[in-house]
Amino acid sequence: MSGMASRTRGPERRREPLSRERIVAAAVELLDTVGESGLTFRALAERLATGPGAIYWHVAGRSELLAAATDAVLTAAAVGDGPDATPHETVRALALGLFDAIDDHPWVGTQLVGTPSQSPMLPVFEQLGRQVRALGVPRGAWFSAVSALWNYILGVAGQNAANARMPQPATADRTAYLGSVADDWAALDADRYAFTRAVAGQLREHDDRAEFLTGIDLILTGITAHRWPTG
Amino acid sequence: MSGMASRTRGPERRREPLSRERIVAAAVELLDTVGESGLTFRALAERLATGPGAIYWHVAGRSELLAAATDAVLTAAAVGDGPDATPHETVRALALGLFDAIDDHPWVGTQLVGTPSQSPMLPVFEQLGRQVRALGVPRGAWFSAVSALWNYILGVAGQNAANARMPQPATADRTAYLGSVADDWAALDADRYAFTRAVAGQLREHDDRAEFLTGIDLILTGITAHRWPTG
DNA sequence: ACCTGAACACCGTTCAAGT
DNA sequence: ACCTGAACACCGTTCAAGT
Repeated sequence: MSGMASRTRGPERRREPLSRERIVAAAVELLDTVGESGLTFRALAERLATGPGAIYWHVAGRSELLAAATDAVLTAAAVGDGPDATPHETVRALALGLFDAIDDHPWVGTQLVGTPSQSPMLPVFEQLGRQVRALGVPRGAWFSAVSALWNYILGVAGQNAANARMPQPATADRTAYLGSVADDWAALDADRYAFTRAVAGQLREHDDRAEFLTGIDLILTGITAHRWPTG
Repeated sequence: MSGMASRTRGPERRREPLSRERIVAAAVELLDTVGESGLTFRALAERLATGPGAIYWHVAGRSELLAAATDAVLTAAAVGDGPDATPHETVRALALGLFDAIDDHPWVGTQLVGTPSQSPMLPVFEQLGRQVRALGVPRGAWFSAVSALWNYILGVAGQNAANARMPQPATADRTAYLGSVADDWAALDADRYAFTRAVAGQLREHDDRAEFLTGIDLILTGITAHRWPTG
């Protein structure tokens, strides 16, 4: 009873011992609130009520910390594939799970495009691949087909991360921001930028998430319709 | 006469005056040789035989410098569209031009995915868009269709940049590196990673450039085959 | 107008010293 | 074993002072 009480004593100042878990959690919080450039060993140390050196006992350095934070977010966002779902539906669910995770934690996008050995992404790659296989793509084209989905997803991730890195005042009101870019487009030279001008309205009204899904559908259509070399 | 002589005295130590152009050229050289983290105002100043402060007279700061360097490379790589080319061929040429530019200057990839207001990329966007239009995509779907191509291209750019950022010793021999990753894949759990294992051989033998083009073809196939909502 | 280079306010990382 | 925090070797950027 007193044991339980001491374990749940509430928001006391008594510091819990440092641990990799606590450090990573604090890092994620910092990344979410102040962005990638705000993740500083000094800021992190302050938040954990310790010195910067202490962190190095549990984590090798800044890049390992970023990787661990990414891993934590992606693990939490892991998608289970419904048993009765079509390959198409499963790919959509998978891609949407990633999209939403990156929407909540834009720095993950930067991390994903910046990490070539995508260890935390390997399960995603596997799942995407299985759906490609289920779509009837010839074996010799499996790698190409997943790569297309893969690169598209990472491309969107990177763009989202870039948007989130922009100065806050400019992007605080997303629709206002899109509107101003659309205005810029609409003001371009009528001959040299005829297409961009014509599409300014669609930029203004587009929904990132829906657009992302349309791209997925498009690539899936391409994967099934493409005349793959028999292999 | 003495004036001319003094202007063309040859490779003397006499320093040319600083200029935005010279600074950007030196920055590109530095980025190509020592990578993005090697672009330092001190290193740049040394190369230009001046102090770090001098650079700020011509350039607002580091990020403007990176943008200017990217702009310089992309302008040099600008592709003219052949007059008799099909939309499909033009998209391929455009995408390939970008791919090769990023292959030569991987830091450009980082820069492109990191810059949302893609001013130096606007002409590329316009060209891609015109081809989409020429493919007969309904007007209401123009934006979605270019976006898919766009995000795919930027995704590949980001991946290439990430690969180039990896520690040199590991990636000096590209085929050896791919081989080792393929070995890792082949050693994965047979049940949970059946697809990834099956595709390890294709990873080992794949050609980045060809793979990239396959993805472009795939998306173009999707764009033409997709059942766009009429609009 | 343009350049110089010391100085400022930061970083990530290390390490002797503590407990 | 784990933590502390000063110190080191860097950064980008500023700015008084020079020419």
